[in-house]
Amino acid sequence: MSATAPDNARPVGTLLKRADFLRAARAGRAPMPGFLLQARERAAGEAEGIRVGFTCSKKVGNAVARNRAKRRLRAVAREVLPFAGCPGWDYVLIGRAGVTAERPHAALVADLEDALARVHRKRGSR
RNA sequence: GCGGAUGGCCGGACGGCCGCGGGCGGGUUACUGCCCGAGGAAAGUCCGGGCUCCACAGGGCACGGUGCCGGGUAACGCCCGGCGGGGGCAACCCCAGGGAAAGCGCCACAGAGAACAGACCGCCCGGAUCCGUCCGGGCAAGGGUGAAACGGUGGGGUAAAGGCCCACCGCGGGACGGGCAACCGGACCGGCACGGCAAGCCCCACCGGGAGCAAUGCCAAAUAGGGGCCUCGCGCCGCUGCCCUUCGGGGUCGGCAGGCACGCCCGAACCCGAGAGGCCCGGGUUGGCAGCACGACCCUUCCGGUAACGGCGGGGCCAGACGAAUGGUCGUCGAACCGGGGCCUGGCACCCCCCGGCGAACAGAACCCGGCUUACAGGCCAUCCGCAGCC
Repeated sequence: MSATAPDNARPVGTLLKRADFLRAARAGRAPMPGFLLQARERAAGEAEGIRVGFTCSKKVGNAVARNRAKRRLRAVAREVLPFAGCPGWDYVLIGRAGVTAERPHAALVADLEDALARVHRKRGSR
């Protein structure tokens, strides 16, 4: 990916702390067919770059179903966020039961691009 | 060929592009090379162990578990072999399988009667009679109830019957023989006495400290390395409860049973000791490393053993994450399934072949092992048993 568009790509970090997930949940959200996106613009001095986390609760299914949903969300984020994500933002992708594992990959990619646009626009208009 | 029984194995394949975790390297950085990377159940957390910390003076009762015999094992509630009972034509499978003459309790409904048996319908004898039956006595064979009715079948005998007597079977005892044992066989004796449930309590034998890798240890960081007040305190602690004796020091009084070196051993009461809990104030960390991947490990020649398994030798290194890697995506091929056709035939089914559709079960390591249990689309192999398609 970096080989095809080295100018636009930005590194993406990973969310690890529970507190970061909770803060993102309180900020903006964008429901989509395949998943739910939560996003937050961090305060100054918190961390650098784009960060992303994934959540699949037991509502999604057993361990196999949860892992599969997370892996597909990770794959989608890796294709989209380096270009469409904003530095200084935290994103959290939340899996949905059934849909996240079955929806075609291309549709998920489109969903994420739409969701990011909505979240960013909402922030800009505020 | 079809239907079964047992044991074992597999449980999508290949490729392109893009990635993730760990290890070993190269490079000043950017980056980059090689190797390894989920399961038979990783699951349920139901047993058993290793490991770590805590507790521990001994004993008894309670409590929990196991329950034919012998062996295997670190151990087990597991496995192997055998015994007994039950099922199946068979291969083979199943069993919570110690004790019911230690004691208590229960045995619904039905039925006359359900555990110190009993008499509803009946059978027999005698008497009475208004000829319908009634009274007294004997019997438990036949009928009926029930999960179960106090031995069964046949014969003798009898007023009618009954182990009343006899034969066989069952049951109880049992010399003796076989087996390490569970147990098996059984001369002979007994004339029938002994119902079921122990998965209701119980009895017997054996086993059992508690908590868990968020254990535990080390390092780092921090204005802190804590401070203040109160309560209880003789038994405290521990493991779920209880009981008995029991700690160290001091020690008055007492005791002479015993011993001697004649004040020591012994020792009730009493005193002291270690501590526990609660509240308030103030502050720090929510990091890193070890544990944590060489082990009751895996494969295997040979040897011992019926087997589980054990032994000698050879070879191998096989996930180590912590918001948690082991993949995402796109092709090609594809098991099974569904539909259609062909082949065979009098017809149908199976098998086989062709075309189209669909497109892979249960499920994701979290300290590690040995088991059990549960889930699983389907496929393959070996050995064994039964039957030889149907109309």
